Amino acid sequence: MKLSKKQIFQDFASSKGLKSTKQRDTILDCFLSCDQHLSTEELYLKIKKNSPGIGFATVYRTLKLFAESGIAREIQFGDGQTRYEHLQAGEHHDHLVCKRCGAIVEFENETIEKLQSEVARDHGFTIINHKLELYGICKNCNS
Amino acid sequence: MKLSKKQIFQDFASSKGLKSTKQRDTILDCFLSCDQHLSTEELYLKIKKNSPGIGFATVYRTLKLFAESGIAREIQFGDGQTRYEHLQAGEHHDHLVCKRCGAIVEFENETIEKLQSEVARDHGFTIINHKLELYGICKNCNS
DNA sequence: GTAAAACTGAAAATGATTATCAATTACAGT
DNA sequence: ACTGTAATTGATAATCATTTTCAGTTTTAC
Repeated sequence: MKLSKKQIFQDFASSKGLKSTKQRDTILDCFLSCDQHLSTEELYLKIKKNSPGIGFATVYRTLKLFAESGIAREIQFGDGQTRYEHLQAGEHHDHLVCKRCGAIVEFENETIEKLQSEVARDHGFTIINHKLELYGICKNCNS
Repeated sequence: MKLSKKQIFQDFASSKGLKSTKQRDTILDCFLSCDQHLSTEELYLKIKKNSPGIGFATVYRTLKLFAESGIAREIQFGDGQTRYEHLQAGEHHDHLVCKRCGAIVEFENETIEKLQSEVARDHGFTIINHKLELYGICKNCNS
């Protein structure tokens, strides 16, 4: 059976000797209930609405922990802000990014992944992870 | 016949009404004679050695112009610095990045590019460009 | 309950990049 | 060659996202 992200993070936290705090719970809940691809600032503003006491440094720190624990991944789309997306262990997906409206669409393509492995092998690389982003204009903006 | 990058930039400059200056020539020469994937700061330091008068703001500005003219492309490998690589019109390549030693290997794979176009088409996207980076451990670091 | 260690928020610090501005320079038209 | 205008420059200040610092607070193991 699959562990919930909450569970995974709690396991990670206790294995690292991290303490459980109200703030981290709040941030985790908000992160999990929010859309994908939120920037730190966007998440911070959302959290502020319900829990005005939480400082932005805490949000920054906590998101880094999420990434470390494996339930989230840092992504950058070149707009100068770091975004975090939910990450299910073993899952992977790539992105289509609309340059006009900023829409982000996720996709998976096994064949591409396979070809990537081949390329890496040909060059003697052991792949740890990869990043594939296609930038263009989305359906809505095109019509 | 293929235009040189110098030529391309000069055409771009005159079409935009940009003036030709000593500093830009210096920066262009240094950029063209340097390795790929230099960060703005690295290039700035190299230029400083021979032409101490040039300010870093000018290097930043000029590299942006190179990117605009099409002879260079901005890339980011997640270390917080923007890098610039040489770009031959019509050419494209992707990267293998060693997480241990930072080595960067370029590769091209037409099949992957084709599959990317398919993915984009399936989602109604018109692709403008893309970014593909494979992160891992290189041959040297592995052995 | 207590002490040690982790955590927090606010503010200051950082690092990369961009904007400002007065002085300089390039260049089209004379 | 001269001149006016507009682009360019270097230095500095400003900005933006992110990190660090630090004093006070909270958790948690004992």
